[in-house]
Amino acid sequence: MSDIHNSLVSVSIFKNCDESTIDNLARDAAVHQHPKGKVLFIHGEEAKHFYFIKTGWVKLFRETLDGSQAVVDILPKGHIFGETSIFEDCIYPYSAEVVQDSEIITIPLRNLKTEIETNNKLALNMLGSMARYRRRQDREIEHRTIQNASQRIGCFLLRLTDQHAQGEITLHLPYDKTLLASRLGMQPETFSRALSKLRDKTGIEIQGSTIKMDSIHQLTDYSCAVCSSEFPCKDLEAAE
Amino acid sequence: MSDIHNSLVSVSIFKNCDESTIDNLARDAAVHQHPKGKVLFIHGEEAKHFYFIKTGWVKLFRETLDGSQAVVDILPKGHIFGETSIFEDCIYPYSAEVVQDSEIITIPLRNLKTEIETNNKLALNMLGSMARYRRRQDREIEHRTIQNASQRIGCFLLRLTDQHAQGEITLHLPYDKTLLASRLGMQPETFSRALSKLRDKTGIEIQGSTIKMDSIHQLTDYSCAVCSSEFPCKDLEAAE
DNA sequence: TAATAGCATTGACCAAAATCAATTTTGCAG
DNA sequence: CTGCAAAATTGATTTTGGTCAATGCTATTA
Repeated sequence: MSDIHNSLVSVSIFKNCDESTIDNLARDAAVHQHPKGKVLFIHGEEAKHFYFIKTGWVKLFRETLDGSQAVVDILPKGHIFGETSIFEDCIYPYSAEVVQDSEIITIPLRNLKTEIETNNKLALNMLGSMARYRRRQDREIEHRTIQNASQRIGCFLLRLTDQHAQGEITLHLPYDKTLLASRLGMQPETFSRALSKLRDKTGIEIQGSTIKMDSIHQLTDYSCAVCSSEFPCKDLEAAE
Repeated sequence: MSDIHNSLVSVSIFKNCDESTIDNLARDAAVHQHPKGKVLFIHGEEAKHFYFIKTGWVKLFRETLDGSQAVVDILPKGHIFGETSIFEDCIYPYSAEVVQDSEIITIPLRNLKTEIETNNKLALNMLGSMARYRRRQDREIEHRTIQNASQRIGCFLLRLTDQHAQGEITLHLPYDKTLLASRLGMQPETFSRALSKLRDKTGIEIQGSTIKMDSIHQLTDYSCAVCSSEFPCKDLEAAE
C-alpha cells in the first residue's frame, strides 16, 4: 500500500494535503498492469474509478459510431484522469485506452468524493488543476483554428523542450507518429508531409523519432508567430 | 446593492450558498452599461475582476499579433466569466468583448478568492461548473475534428432547440451570422454556403435569422451521425 | 422615403488537408 | 540473419474550406 501512497503524494491535486487524506484514497486502490491496446473505460459508461498512471501512456478520446475518433489528450506517467466524473452524472466524458504497456493505479471515485466534500484544501487544488486544464483546452482550440499542420507540429515540439534551453537541442517524439498525428488532429499522411515541410522551413534535422536543432528559435519563429501566447508560453504545462 | 445580490443568487456556482457569501461578493461590485464593441480585458492582462452578464452578450477570444482571432466562447446573460483567474497567476486567459449593448456587473476577484478559501460549498459548486465547462470544450474539440461546417451548424441549431420538442419548430439565431461563424470556427462566406448546404440536405427553411423545420430529426439525422454523443446529448448545457 | 453602412451572399479561384493506393522502412520474433 | 507485420512515407487525386472581389439586402436614420 505504501507504494500507492508514494505514487499519489506526487500528484498536484494532493499537494500539501494531509497524509490521512491520501491514505483514505489509497485504502481501496489497486495497481494493475495493462497491455497496449487495453480500453479502460468507454465514453458514457458509469464512472466508478479514477486512475493514476504509474508508468506508460494513456489516450483519452471520443469515438463515433462510424469509427472516426477525436483524441482529447494523451497523458504520460504521473497524471490522473477520470477524476472529474465525481461531479454531475458520474459518467465518463471520454474513453480511455492504454497506448503502451502501462502500470495503472485504480482508485474508487467514492473515496475522492467523500474526501473532497469536507476537505477544502483538496477542493482548491483540484480547482487549480482544472483551471490549468481549461487554459490548455482553450489554447488547443486556438491552435486548431489558426495554426496549420506544420505550425502545430512545431508548437508541439517546443512543448517537449526545456523552455530556457540554449544551444543545440536533441529531442525524441514521445510516442509513435500515427498517435501524435491524431493528438494534433490530423491524418498520418498529413503529419508526415507537414513534418517534412517544417524541416524545410526551419532547418531542423529529423532522424526517425529523433529531432535535432541548433536553437529553439528555428521553431519559435515559425510556429509562435501565429499564436496569441508569446514565447515562452505561460500556459504550456500539461494538465494537472 | 440588492439589485446585484439578486443577479448573483441565480448563478449556478452560488447555488445553495449562504446569503452572507453573496453579500461579501456583492459588497464591492458595480454595474456598468457597455456599448457593443467595448473590450473589457485583454488576454495576458492582470486579472482584477470577474464579470456577470446581466443583459446582452459577451465574446471570449484569443488574438494573434497579425489580427487573426479564435473565439473561445460567446456567453449570454446570466453567465459569469473571468472567475477562473483566481487560480495560478491571476492573468486573464482570453480577451473579452461586448458584442451587443450589455449591462455587466464587475466583481473583484479578491472577494471571490477570500470567500472560496474557507467556503467548501462554493468551491464544490465551482468545481462542478468547471467540470461541465470541460466537457463542453472536449466536445468542441471533437466537433472541430470530425464534423464538417454544415454539420457543426446543424449541431449548433439543435442546441438552440428544446431537446424534447415535438412537431414543427421555429428558432432564431441568437446573434448575427458573422459572429456565429467565428463561434463555429469558420469564415462568414463558408458559413453562408454551409447553411445553404444544410438546407438542401435536411429540408429546413431559412428566412434571414429565422429557421423552421418540421421536426428535429431533419437535423439529428444529418449532424448527430458523426458525433460520439447520441441525441439528445447529455452534455449540451451552456458553460459557467 | 432616400441614403448609407454593415451584414450577407455569391462567384471565381486557391490552398490545405483528406483520401486512396502503392511502396518503403523499421522493429521485432523466430 | 531472415521474414513479417506495423508504421511511415510518397504520389495522385478529391474535397473542403479560405481568400478576394463584387454585389445584394436590410435596417437605421437623416
